[in-house]
Amino acid sequence: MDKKEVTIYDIARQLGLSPSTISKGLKGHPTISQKTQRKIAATAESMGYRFNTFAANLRKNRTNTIGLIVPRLNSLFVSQVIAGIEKATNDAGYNLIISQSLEHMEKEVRNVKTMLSNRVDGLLVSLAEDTANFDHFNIFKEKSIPLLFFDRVPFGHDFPSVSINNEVAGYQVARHLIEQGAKKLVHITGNQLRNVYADRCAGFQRAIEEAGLPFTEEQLIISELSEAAGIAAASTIIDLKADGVFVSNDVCAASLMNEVQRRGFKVPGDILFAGFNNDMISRNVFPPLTTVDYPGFEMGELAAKSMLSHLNNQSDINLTENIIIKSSLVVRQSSMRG
Amino acid sequence: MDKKEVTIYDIARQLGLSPSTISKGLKGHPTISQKTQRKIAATAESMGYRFNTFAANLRKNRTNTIGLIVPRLNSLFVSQVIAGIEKATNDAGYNLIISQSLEHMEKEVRNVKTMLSNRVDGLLVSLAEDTANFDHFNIFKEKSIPLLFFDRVPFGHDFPSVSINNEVAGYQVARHLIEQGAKKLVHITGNQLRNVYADRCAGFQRAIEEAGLPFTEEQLIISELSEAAGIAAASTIIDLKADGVFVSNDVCAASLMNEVQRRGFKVPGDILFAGFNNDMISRNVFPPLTTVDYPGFEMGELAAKSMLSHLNNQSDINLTENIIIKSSLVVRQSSMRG
DNA sequence: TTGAAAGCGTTACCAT
DNA sequence: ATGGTAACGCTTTCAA
Repeated sequence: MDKKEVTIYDIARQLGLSPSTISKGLKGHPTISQKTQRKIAATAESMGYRFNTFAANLRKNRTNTIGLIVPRLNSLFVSQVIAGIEKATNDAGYNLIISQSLEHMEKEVRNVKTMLSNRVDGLLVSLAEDTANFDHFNIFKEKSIPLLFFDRVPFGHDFPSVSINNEVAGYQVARHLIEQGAKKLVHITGNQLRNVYADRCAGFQRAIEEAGLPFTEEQLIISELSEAAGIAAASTIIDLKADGVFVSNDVCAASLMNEVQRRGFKVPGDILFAGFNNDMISRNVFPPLTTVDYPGFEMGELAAKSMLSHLNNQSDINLTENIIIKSSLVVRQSSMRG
Repeated sequence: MDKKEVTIYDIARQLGLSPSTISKGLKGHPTISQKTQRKIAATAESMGYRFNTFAANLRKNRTNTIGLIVPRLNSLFVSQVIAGIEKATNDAGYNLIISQSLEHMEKEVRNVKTMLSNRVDGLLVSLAEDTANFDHFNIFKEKSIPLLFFDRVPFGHDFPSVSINNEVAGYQVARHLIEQGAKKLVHITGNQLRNVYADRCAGFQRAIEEAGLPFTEEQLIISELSEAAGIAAASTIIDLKADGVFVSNDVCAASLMNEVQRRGFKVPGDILFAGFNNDMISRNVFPPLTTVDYPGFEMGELAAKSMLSHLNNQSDINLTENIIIKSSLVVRQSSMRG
């Protein structure tokens, strides 16, 4: 059954033309007459011809493919970023190949290898939670393959990146909670290796200091920021007698807030809450959760466009460009006194 | 800067061996002595050799890659499926390339084309909402490339598939609402082209008939099942004086339930609610939402394993196999009277 | 245990 | 406007 694949040689033979003419004709090359182009297209179709990307890539040494590595696919934020990236890359005629590190450096390293063997023209990365060194990215500089980080970007490296100002965002949240009367603030955050968590945390601490409120280490809880972690954190929050809680993502914030209410505390009456991401759940939990809106789509689009412009201009992406996008505080009932 | 890529020829020259020896050595082929293998690995490493997948694929006419097309990436369900697929494919040494149709047939067709030019060894698909014909999948039969659908599977075609029994699940939900005292049931569903919606809908109707309750068309609302669609449906639900609402996904169910409560109705007091998917939001909305748990991870793993077994045994995947996985009703407060 | 050489399907240059 | 042909980097017989 499995008949052999049709090649441009077969089409050439069929039409009494040469392979190179077929190749050009298929691409709409202007030196091939309209008439032959149509003939070529028609017989290619009827013979069931499929373009062989490998052969072309091998020959051209260029794949028209951009790689994307994200920590996880299952967040609204990530899927918005991907939508933005897809829009930009599709418009430019690039393919996208996506993989997830599942928050582990080990998998991230494997993903990078796969991307390299697939000879992506460029790579977009948002780091795994526990990625502790960046050796697996060195090759990109050596081979001058454009590499750009977004959202979860490495500290202390001069790779180009697109992100929000997490320090400022964290500061704004904490400051808002303080303005609403919170005295004993707690921040639930993730792995401090990642800028998104460390920076928000720094902003949080700056707001507390600035307000002259006391601060001790116990007010910082490092967690997985999962639904389960939120529930698990409830006891600690209650024991600490916290009256303002800033959680570094909405999923964890929502489950924690629910658990605290289940145990008889009032929100926002007894404890103020704020999350991060403006995930769908922040609008649908009760009370609606104050959060930070995070322009995922724009971030993806910008990251991809930046990559594409480097790819097209051959300009050196390592003349580092760090793009910062605006985020905004969304105040809802969970953090409003009076 | 951009020095030329290192090839096995370069390694061969460096070591005074032949390219074929390098090729075999790199793969751990048993006819190459351990000593040479180590030497080869070491110099490959030190010369910065990168394996060229294209050349290999071109030669082998096989890619060790499985394609995956999903409607959207941003649902918990989909990401669980992907995790299951990744586990199975990784274990078997296959690569995965993922794309989303964004619920549109047009994009799905393009995605299929891309997968074909990337010469995937097999393709896993969950259909877009509006895919109305399946011509773009015919080529898989012609070329005997394994194609397997999961979750959103085509009606009236003999492609192999993995899914749950949506009719039974829909029946169970409706039946439960009826047992809890609902008399005027409404079902909010999606495009009836898709089995997941049409079958649940059929089950819903069967339960109503069986209970001898009246049924008219207005009790069926076709919507996008989005957060916004949920809010938009509130007025209709209220006007119809529905006392039991079954929504075909949790996102839409949650936003609708919230909107109805915002307008002063009690849940479950005045109206019973049930969703579908056991999404995170179903547990975190108030009141907790009755739903159907849907084994995404298992579905993905099974789909991938089935695909892999076809790829390895060369067995004809079209000797159709339709796998049905169990789903289960999760009863929560939103549908419990008394 | 290693090597020689053909071939995978395309592209791009140069020639006609 | 079309054709000839080498080259891309790897795998795989078959031979040594």
